[in-house]
Amino acid sequence: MDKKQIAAVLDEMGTLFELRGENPFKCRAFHNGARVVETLTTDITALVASGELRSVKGIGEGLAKVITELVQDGKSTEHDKVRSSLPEGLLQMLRISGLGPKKVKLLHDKLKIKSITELKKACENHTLAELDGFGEKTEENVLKGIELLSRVSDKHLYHLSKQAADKILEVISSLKEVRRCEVAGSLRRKKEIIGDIDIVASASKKDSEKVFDAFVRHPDVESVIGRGGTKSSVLLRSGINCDLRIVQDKEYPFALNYFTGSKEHNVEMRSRAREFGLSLNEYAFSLIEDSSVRKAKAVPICRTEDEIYKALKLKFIPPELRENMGEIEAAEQDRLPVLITEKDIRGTFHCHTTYSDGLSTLEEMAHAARALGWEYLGIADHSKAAAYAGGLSEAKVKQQLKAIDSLNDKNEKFRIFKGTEVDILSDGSLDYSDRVLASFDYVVAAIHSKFKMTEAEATKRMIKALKNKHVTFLAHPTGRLLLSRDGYPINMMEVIDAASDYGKGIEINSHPFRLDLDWRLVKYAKTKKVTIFINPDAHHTDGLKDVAYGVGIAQKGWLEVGDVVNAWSLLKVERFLTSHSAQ
DNA sequence: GCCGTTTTCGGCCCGACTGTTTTCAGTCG
Repeated sequence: MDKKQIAAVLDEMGTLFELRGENPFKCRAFHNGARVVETLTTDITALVASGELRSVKGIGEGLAKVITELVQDGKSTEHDKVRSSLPEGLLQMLRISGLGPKKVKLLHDKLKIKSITELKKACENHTLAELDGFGEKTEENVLKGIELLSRVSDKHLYHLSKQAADKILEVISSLKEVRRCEVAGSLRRKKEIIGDIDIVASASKKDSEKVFDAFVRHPDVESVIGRGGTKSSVLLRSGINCDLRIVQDKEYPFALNYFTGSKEHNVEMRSRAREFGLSLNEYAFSLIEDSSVRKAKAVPICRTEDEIYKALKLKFIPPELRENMGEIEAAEQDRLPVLITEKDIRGTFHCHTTYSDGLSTLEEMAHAARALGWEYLGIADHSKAAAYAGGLSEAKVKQQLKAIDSLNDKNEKFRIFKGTEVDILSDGSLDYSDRVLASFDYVVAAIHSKFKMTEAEATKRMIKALKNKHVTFLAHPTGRLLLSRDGYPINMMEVIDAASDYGKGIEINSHPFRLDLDWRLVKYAKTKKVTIFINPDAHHTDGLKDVAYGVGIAQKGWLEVGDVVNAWSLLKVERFLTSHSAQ
């Protein structure tokens, strides 16, 4: 079992314990453990083998036992036990908005309801309203929730959520009643998958109603889910939930910070505040009256988020880093990274043209790259094995390289690099001979076939390809398509270690469906000093701007200008490619 | 179940909203 699967089991155990009504802190410990495991930057199998599992914060005796079993046997006796004690359908019922563990437990205990189908029937027969704490309105809401569940997904791709949020934000920010407003939540943290859109705005109490009116009347709003004095929720036509919260302007930085999260980052911030004798909530700092803690002298007034961090003796933590993955310690010790930004990008690699399956010509791609202010562009069309994508024969390669030479001769200030996205064949060898590979400025190795290997086979295949002296970097390393296809099973830690050993780079594929290498692993790759390339995998001139999404992932992976090849000057890139390509 | 410069027991973040209540529990973020 890999980390992700183990985390899923621990999380499910936490939920199952909730459904059984066990100690809420025990439940939380399992949920927390799941998150700890998922964001671990060391190999969990190695941790188990060396017996160091217990030294991980959040993993104690009980969790260590479960994790060890999962790693060694692929299952846990305690998990099996708790799962078989409850009907499967209860977990499904929890996905209905407004239903939590307590209510689901009550429905099961009192009405013997075991599935969404049975629940729907009970609502229609009005047996739900007979229960203590349930009423007519609850029945209605549960039915609505069931209907919504079949229609709306609670997971959305970053780029679509961003586009939807920007349209709402445009209207809200233009209102004269609104002092400040911003997108918060996972969208602000640039997570690859977004649950819903959170917007925070500041306005005076008497004006908030006007702002909420404008919000719920936005043309993109399909229905209004709820409306209170400080928060309104709507469902957008795109199927995404969107919340707007309005606070007073002095509360704004606190609200923005709080609703940006992550939840785990907030928990850390609050306990840090306590160490200073302060209580932190979404409105302000306040003094803790309890005499057992150190008293703060005064309540810090913060006009910006920056000042909140300052009050807690921390450097400002960029939203992208707020995942409780060591950012608070780093901020305390002033060793936060100076994150790369979109402005640092001077070019990119891994783009396609009409030579293979691209829709824009070589000239159009180069022109578009120059228009973005870039200094260079790397073209890497498919190799011959990728027949479905018009992979280039050796003869066609020669033709393309010649065309690039002639374009380069015409423009001294802009350089087109000659690359190839060469297929990694099933045995780990490459689709072109060493002689052909040597004719490129750089070589991108990628898997496009035989996805159904075992993890060990796939890892071996990829590492063998990395060993090839001509390979410069690895493309979309796991092959995942977000929300539609899992990556091929591969031990990415081992692959990253190999890349580090052989001096190879790894790509952050910036296509919004891929965002692969995953940011959690980007951080690991950085510790192993692996060079990163941020590539749009553009098949059209419009695709070049997708680099922005890759920059977001690089930021989440703590990357700085020095870590990313395409943030370097043309001269430095030329030198790098020369020294990293075998002749 | 986890943790500990308050350390092996006792606490574990905090507030809004909803629907059910008539003072609050459950859910959500």
